[in-house]
Amino acid sequence: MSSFNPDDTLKLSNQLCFPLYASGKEITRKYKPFLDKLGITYTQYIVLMVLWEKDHVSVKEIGEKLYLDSGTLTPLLNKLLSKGYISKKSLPSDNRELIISLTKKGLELKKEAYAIPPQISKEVKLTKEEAQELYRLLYKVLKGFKDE
Amino acid sequence: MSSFNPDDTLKLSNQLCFPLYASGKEITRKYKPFLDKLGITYTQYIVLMVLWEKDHVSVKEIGEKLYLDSGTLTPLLNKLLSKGYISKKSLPSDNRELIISLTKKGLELKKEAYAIPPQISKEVKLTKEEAQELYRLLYKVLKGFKDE
DNA sequence: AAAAATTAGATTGTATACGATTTATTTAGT
DNA sequence: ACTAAATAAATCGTATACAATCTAATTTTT
Repeated sequence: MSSFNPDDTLKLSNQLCFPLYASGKEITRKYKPFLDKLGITYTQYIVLMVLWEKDHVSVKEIGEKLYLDSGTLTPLLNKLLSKGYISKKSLPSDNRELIISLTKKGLELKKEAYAIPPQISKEVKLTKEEAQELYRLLYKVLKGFKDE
Repeated sequence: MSSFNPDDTLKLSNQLCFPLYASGKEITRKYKPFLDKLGITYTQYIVLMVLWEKDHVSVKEIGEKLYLDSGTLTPLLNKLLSKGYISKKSLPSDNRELIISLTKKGLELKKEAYAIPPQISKEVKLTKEEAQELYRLLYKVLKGFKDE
């Protein structure tokens, strides 16, 4: 066993942060060729995923689920609006809230999206057990951050 | 056990990709308050980490280690240059290559950076074993992508 | 009820990311 | 040696991210 060297703390290879940052970036890059065919970006795709799972949600709720703020979501939702995938209307009981809903076109896009996740899974070279464990650990990290 | 529902594939909660994307984003956000004190961003920090570990490397080599291309690195290195942390010179034996070196100021910044990783570790609520396993799985994902 | 505090989105400014293209340089093939 | 192919960075265009600030609407306090 070698003795502790303070330099080691700053090695890229000793930090959990870097593989988190890099794998997050790389996996979204893997989606690009598939999403290009649908004409949407990864962030637009996850916003649609939120809506496919539960329609008519506020910008705030989308932001909480995706860890994104209005500075990111406002322009992004405007793009989805101009592409015809969503509609916006303000909530009558609270005019500050903006409710986002899927259009028919937005709902239909879901059918084309089904094929994507299995193809990405194939590229992630983990066993089912490893993928499940990775999933669990990532959510534990996310939950730990949320609790602060 | 319920039978398979194709809708489930598109649930945010069933995709490994989303927690990868989100935790990558959130952990770099955790660094921000610490890096703000040093006047650098997360991406600038990991570039410096590459250099702290091995000085005098080409833009290409930095890019390979960090999964970044010249479109990202060129402007970022110009910022580190104008802040006085690095210097550039082209490789005499191959003038296409640009060699990046730390200045004295860039090297000294390392001393201030030592304190950061342990503070982030504290915020990641994982046991040592979990952190090691997460680390292993993330590198397996990254390696799987690289091999394609 | 009027003022103060809070909240939801929009806006602004800075900094990535990355694909695609371009430019300069070097290497390979003939 | 000469042309073609390949390579390293730079440049350009589009799309996030996010802190900070702003604006409008709603709640809470007094």
